[in-house]
Amino acid sequence: MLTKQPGMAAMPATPREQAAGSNLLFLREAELRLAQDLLFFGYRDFTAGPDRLLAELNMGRAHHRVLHFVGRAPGMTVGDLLGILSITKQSLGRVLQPMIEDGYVTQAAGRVDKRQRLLSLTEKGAGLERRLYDCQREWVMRAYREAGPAAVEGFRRVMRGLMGEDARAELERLERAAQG
Amino acid sequence: MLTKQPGMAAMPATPREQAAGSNLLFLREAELRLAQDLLFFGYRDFTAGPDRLLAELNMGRAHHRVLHFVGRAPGMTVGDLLGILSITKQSLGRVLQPMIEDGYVTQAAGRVDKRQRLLSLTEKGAGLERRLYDCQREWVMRAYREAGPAAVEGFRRVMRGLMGEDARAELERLERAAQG
DNA sequence: GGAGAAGCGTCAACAATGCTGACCAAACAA
DNA sequence: TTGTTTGGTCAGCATTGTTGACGCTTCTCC
Repeated sequence: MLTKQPGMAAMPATPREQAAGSNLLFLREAELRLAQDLLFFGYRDFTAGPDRLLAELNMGRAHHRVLHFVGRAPGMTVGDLLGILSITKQSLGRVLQPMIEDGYVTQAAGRVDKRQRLLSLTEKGAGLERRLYDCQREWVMRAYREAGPAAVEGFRRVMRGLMGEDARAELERLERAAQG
Repeated sequence: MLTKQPGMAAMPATPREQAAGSNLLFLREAELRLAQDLLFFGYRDFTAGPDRLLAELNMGRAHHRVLHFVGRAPGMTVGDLLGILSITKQSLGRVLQPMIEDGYVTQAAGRVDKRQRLLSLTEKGAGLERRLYDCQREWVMRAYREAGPAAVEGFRRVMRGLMGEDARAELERLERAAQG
């Protein structure tokens, strides 16, 4: 249970402390270590609710991603989805095809480009997505309430900063598609 | 590329908009959808740097977690680590044993309880951990600088809120062990 | 001192989700 | 017409999680 062990007390603080040299750098290091911890624990618990729900339906996190993003921008192409998820079409296919067969997602041939398959959620798919969303809504709202509006704004700014260029572009397109 | 597809424009906005009823709820929904997106893209890109580095050494994210947490609280027991990671000992064993054999991590029998194996990083392990840390340091510092100090504080508050009770306790112990 | 519990390791099997490489078909574009 | 793009599929493999079942050493309690 992370009780202090005998071996620890004898050490000259942490190895980091020596390497840091200045107190400023040391503080900065502690800050960043904390960020690593927060992202690990936070992301894990953020996804825990949906994961439990999905497990009952023999689905995984990958299915949730498809439901989320297709629900967010209905009519998107397979290529769009691949771009957003940054995975191969083989990986996507293994998740997407069963979801189409089980009636969670529908495909429609594109009207301007018949090669494209435009993806949307069926009622069944939208229903499941909403249940998963509700899970996370509760959880995130709790965190938002506890932290307050100013913190939420800061959270968003930092998370945006943690995204790469590609993801920022992807997100902008998504937000436009969601209700441009 | 998420260009507006013909099918989309004909739809009565999004299904969400109808379900929402009030404008307030609708705005709240958009906020939470954004949170989902930010966490997905942000976490993915936050881990992308280390992932690339690890791949060259035939390691994965699980190895990074071990390096990170053992480095954070040297002398922790196997049980501690299992508690932090929330995985089974079999899953951990498959990652940890090779890391011990390859000289990244050392085990020492506990002095008060000889059943325990106290884990620490070797110099080799600490070196690799530092390289991985540097990757993320750059990335997080960039995000912190862009967002500003107030945003960083907000980010931390929200991330803490996204953690469950267990994770909060785990984090407290970690912070104490890191330099109590 | 002996019984049971706790901490750790390990074997085997399985599932989810990534990856590469190789092909194929339909539709578009030059 | 020819070449490219979009999407689908098969086969194989790696990582990382899961259960279930044992075994060994050590601690704790009666």
